[in-house]
Amino acid sequence: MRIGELSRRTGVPVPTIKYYLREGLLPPGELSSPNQASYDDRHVHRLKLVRALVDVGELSIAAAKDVLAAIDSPGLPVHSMLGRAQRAVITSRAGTDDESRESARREVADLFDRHGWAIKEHSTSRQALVELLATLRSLGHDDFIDLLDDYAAAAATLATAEIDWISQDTTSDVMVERAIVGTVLGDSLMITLRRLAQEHESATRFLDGSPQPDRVSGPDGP
Amino acid sequence: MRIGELSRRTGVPVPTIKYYLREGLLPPGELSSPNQASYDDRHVHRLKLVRALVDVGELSIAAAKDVLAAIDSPGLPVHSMLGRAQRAVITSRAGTDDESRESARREVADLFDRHGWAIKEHSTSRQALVELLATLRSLGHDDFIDLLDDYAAAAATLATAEIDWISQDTTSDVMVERAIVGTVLGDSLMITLRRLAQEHESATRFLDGSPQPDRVSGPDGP
DNA sequence: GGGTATGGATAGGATAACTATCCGACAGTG
DNA sequence: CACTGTCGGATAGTTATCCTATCCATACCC
Repeated sequence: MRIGELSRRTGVPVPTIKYYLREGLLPPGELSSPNQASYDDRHVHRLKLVRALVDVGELSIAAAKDVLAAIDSPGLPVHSMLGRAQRAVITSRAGTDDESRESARREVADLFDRHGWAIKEHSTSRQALVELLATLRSLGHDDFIDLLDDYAAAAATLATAEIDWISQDTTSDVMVERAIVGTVLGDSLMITLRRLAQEHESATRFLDGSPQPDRVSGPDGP
Repeated sequence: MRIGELSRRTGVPVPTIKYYLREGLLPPGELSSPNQASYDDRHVHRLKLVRALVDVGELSIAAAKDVLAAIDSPGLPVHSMLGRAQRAVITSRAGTDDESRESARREVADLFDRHGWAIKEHSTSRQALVELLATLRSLGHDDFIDLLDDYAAAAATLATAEIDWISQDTTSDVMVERAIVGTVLGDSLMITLRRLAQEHESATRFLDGSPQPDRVSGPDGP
């Protein structure tokens, strides 16, 4: 198929496909003549994947390119794959002062001890967590940290289930794509469900027993 | 204090503070003369909050402005507050075709039944979830949906804990800020922990038993 | 063989989030 | 009270990201 049909089958405009080709998100089609290329079903799937990562997973084009590059390197072990997918998603930041960060660092270490997590000190996610706790503290919401163990326990359960899922199919290609999809879209899924659960819980808690004033709206009101 | 000290105390550059003032994220200081304003601790806190929402919570300036506006409207009930915080975070999208979306819609309805969630059909998050499942399906990863109940159960637990936390302090102002901080930073927290749990789980699963080839790296390797 | 589509290159546009510059007005120092 | 540095407010410029638009020589299709 040529670029027009690729566009029709995926809903992605032709100029955008060209852009993705330029950026290396999408491998070039097979050239039948110097200026005539043909694409196949793999391109269709890849393009859908790109849109999923970018639209649903909210990756930047550059980050998407990174993870996709991992898909293309054959035989990469799943653990490093996961890592690569993770690094693509993480946007590092640092904004708090050293004092609050120091105590946050200890809290994180304790948390990992309690849950038996062996995470390297320089892990990007670990630093992100430290920064997050320091931020909460500097805002005066240190007690949110009481919920930390609940969050961590939930995260552990999900991680186990997800890695089970990744391991279900032992084909390397499939595992790699699952690792990516699971990491990236799994984030979105978790967030969306958390929001829905909040919506339900807050409705039953704050609305059911005690009806609210007139023009009050719930999570999706005006 | 004047703008320079505000900047020093928060680490935010003066021009950026001016920008936030222009955009209405930060209320103007009190004018002592036509061109001399003074700021106080409330400005310091607000500015920290802005940076937390923008840097850690990854809200856009416009979205941050929205949630902050909610903080400023007095006496807003918590349920609507939560909703407002949520809408600021959600970036709506639509990309899948109608057929896969239709079956996704049913799956979502079933899920909500199983968990006893009463969520309105037009809820933004609900639509986001439908879109997400449809995307997974179109990528050929429908079986990821088997994990849905685990995710939902985890989300429910967390939502309960979080709304308990919000309700701990009955001062309206505090509840409102907690709803926002909990929603926005809670997202980041959950994602970060999920990643850490994955890192741990994948390390114990894929590395411990079977050492990998030489130059292989974990989630934070080169 | 003539209109339409294609591939590849290059340029242009939209938006977001700052950042820089200016200028006239203070403010603190001595 | 002069002087040096900072301030508030306005306006313009910058950078990055993610596309769109336009060209043009070729190729496909009827």
